[in-house]
Amino acid sequence: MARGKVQLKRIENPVHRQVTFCKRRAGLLKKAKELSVLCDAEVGVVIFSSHGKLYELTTKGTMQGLIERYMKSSRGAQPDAPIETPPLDAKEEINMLKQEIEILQKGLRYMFGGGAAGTMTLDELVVLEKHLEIWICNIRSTKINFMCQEIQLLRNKEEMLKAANKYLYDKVEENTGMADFAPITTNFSYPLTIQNEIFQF
Amino acid sequence: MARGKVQLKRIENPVHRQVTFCKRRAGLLKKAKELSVLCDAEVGVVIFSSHGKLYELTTKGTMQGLIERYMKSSRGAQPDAPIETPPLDAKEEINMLKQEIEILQKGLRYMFGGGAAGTMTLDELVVLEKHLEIWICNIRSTKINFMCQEIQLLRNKEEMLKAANKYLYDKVEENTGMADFAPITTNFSYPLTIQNEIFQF
DNA sequence: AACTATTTATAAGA
DNA sequence: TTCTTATAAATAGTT
Repeated sequence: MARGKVQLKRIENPVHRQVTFCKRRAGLLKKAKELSVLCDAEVGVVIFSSHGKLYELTTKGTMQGLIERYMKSSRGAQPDAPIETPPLDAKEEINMLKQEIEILQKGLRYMFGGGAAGTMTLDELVVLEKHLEIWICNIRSTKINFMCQEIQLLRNKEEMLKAANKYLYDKVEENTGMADFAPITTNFSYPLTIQNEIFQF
Repeated sequence: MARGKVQLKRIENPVHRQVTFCKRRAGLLKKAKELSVLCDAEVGVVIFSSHGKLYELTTKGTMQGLIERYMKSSRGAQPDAPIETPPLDAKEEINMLKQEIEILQKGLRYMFGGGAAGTMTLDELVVLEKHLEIWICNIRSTKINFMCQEIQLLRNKEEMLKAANKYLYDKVEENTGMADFAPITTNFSYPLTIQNEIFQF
């Protein structure tokens, strides 16, 4: 809004983006406070930076309270939030689930009993094993998602560090004419630990 | 911000206040959108007017999703309320077991929720996965025992049948002098189905 | 972090 | 409500 009109699209330069984020975040929160005071409104703002850091503001009470008020208010206004509506269409499915739960419960006893008691039949064990395999698959999939997020975070950090490095390098070169070191431009490998974690899947 | 500096306090004239509320509300939401686009942030704004009317904005996904993300993100920051203090010596072990059970319970919810809710942390998932792997190992071990018993049983039967066969053969030969068939003496393969079960381990 | 040149938001008036 | 306009605020680019 000054010294040049701004295009309404993601700022690509990460340093630039970070600076703008700080300024505009402060601006937004200030505006929210002003609106609340001037117009006697209750305002809540939640901001997650691109790196996942949380910034928040509530002008009256706590965020928790605001969320509760929001839930009540929006539930009435909106047609219907599909929160917990178990469709009692198929009794069969319910029975199947109950059976599955029974097997899992048996399995829990089995596990915490150290597999000592031979309370489960072979068929039950086969079913339980299938369940657990699916379960592990799901867990690994979720783990992969976590890892991907972590990797994205690290890559963003790398990008920022490179940009900062380049900036500093240019600064030094321009001020001293000396260039007895080079800015980092090559991609580097990610830490072995993370790679290993990935390869465990 | 124009034609007169504004005092940061509640506007008493209700008409004036309402007009300002409309304008500034629009301004705040616009700013929130801009921040999100320019800086690649996730922003949510909730506004309750003084009359209780709700206005909201989320720049990515739904408010519901944002609230969930907020809960997760802020839960880590908030201190947890200490619940119980049983003065026992083996307290640690009990707590560890409780923690394990909690993770398994969470895991059960996770499984039957189709892994939909991201209610588990990475650490918890890792612990749960370990548990399940051990569990599966135990199940497979028990399955192997079942199989071994089955195999032993079949081998015993085979032996008995062979012996019976031999007995009958001798009987026939001795009584009739006829020997137009021979007793079975070679080992035969076990049914493919059982072998497959074994090779699944 | 500060500094401005500009853009943007908006208070008051119509 | 909406438009206009003078002016206050916010902020992009720079130091």
